[in-house]
Amino acid sequence: MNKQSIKLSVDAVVFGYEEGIISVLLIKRKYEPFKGKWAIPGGFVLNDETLECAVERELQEETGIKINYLEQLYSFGDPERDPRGRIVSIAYFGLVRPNAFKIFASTDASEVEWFNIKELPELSFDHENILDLAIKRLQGKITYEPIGFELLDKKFPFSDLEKLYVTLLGRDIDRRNFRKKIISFNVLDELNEKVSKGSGRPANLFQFNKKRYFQLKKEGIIFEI
Amino acid sequence: MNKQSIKLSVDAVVFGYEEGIISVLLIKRKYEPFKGKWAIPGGFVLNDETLECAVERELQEETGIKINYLEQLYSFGDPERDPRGRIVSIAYFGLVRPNAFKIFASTDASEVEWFNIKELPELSFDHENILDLAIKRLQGKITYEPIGFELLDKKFPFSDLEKLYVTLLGRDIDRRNFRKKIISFNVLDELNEKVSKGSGRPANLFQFNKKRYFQLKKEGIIFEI
DNA sequence: GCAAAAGTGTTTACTCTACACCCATGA
DNA sequence: TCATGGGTGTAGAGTAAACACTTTTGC
Repeated sequence: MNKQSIKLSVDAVVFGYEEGIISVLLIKRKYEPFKGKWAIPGGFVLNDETLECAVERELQEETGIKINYLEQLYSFGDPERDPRGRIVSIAYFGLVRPNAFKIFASTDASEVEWFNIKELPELSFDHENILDLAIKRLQGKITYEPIGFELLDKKFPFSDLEKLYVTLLGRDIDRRNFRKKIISFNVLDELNEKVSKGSGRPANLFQFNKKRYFQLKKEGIIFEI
Repeated sequence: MNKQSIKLSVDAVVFGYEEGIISVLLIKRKYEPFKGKWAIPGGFVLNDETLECAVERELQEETGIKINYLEQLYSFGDPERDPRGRIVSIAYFGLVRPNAFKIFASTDASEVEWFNIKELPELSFDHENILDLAIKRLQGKITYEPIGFELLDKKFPFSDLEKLYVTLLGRDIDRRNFRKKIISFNVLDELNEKVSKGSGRPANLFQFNKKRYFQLKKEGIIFEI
């Protein structure tokens, strides 16, 4: 019917957060094109795997990371986006918890590194566009879906959550109002555990109750910062 | 490097609105698989065209329609979604104005028809999922972006806009509050033209000022119903 | 006992909601 | 003059924003 010679790849923008810094996972390309340049991890989709499997496989192969949250971001199909020919890429958007920060390089990557999203290197292909879009999505989405918790440890002090939002939204937050609002959504369980950060009063730990969130969402309750 | 045999297609969910009814454009398939069944218009992407061009070309070929608003919806890549083999489809979401309702069938389509989204026929492939997602997107998006105007005539009475929102949101709206809110966004120009709908007081016509909207959006003003 | 971070309520401004009558036209 | 849809304001409720002191711990 037609002689299509388009290839399909997936790319994954993976974000991590720690100590007031949002980082993105990049690899240094081992082969041409853009050999030695930084890029978003990704690769070709195999004939029999789902797109999500392809993303997870490529991330595993290139960086060894285990992803905590994954969603489709956007598909990039400009005919000129890849010098090797027509390669359409379906980009994904992933989040990992701080303890998943251990990474290693292999297959197509000579190095893997976390980059502060405010100090990014030059990127290969159209990956700068992809990353820009992913950052916008992250910033937008944390205001109307509780995905911020996927960037924190399972048990976290309230101040960590607050600092994450301050970092992502780029503006100050009133501690009392923020706490009131989050608590009012009724999706956090307060634990009987405390954690001390060196100095100051130890903080109570909280845990995001995903089951309760989905229950409330079904009932029409809306999460909005 | 790899022997990928994935094909890439685009599909377009096109919505139209008239008289309190949201319709979607479907084609009846002329060939196997699913010959004689209804489907969302779409087809394979050519090697050298952008994805948007592919969508517009397929819509032109199959239905003759001119689209007014187009955005990417989601990419569907389940290996089993098409009995012909591995076909990944990038779905788009389009809106047309009422006067674009004239359609004709050709190429892959034996018939083209507008279906009320509340009275849909059985669909081919995974098109029911695609359509469901598109409907959710439409319903969600009109509450935070002014895309509803793309479904109305360029000049429209306020009551048309209100009826559109009532239809899409599936709940009643207070006429005074709705008008106040929309007016307060300052993206409508009130024209010195009136239109009469047979009986009753003639309504003033309004026009969406897209340029002003983008200006205000840049300044951080948020459209939200 | 002091430095550092955690925790907590109240008042005020603003936004959203509910609600009913008059207006302009065609038949 | 009546039927039909268009156009308009205000009061009360609810939500969001501003704001400062006390508590608990480590050193």
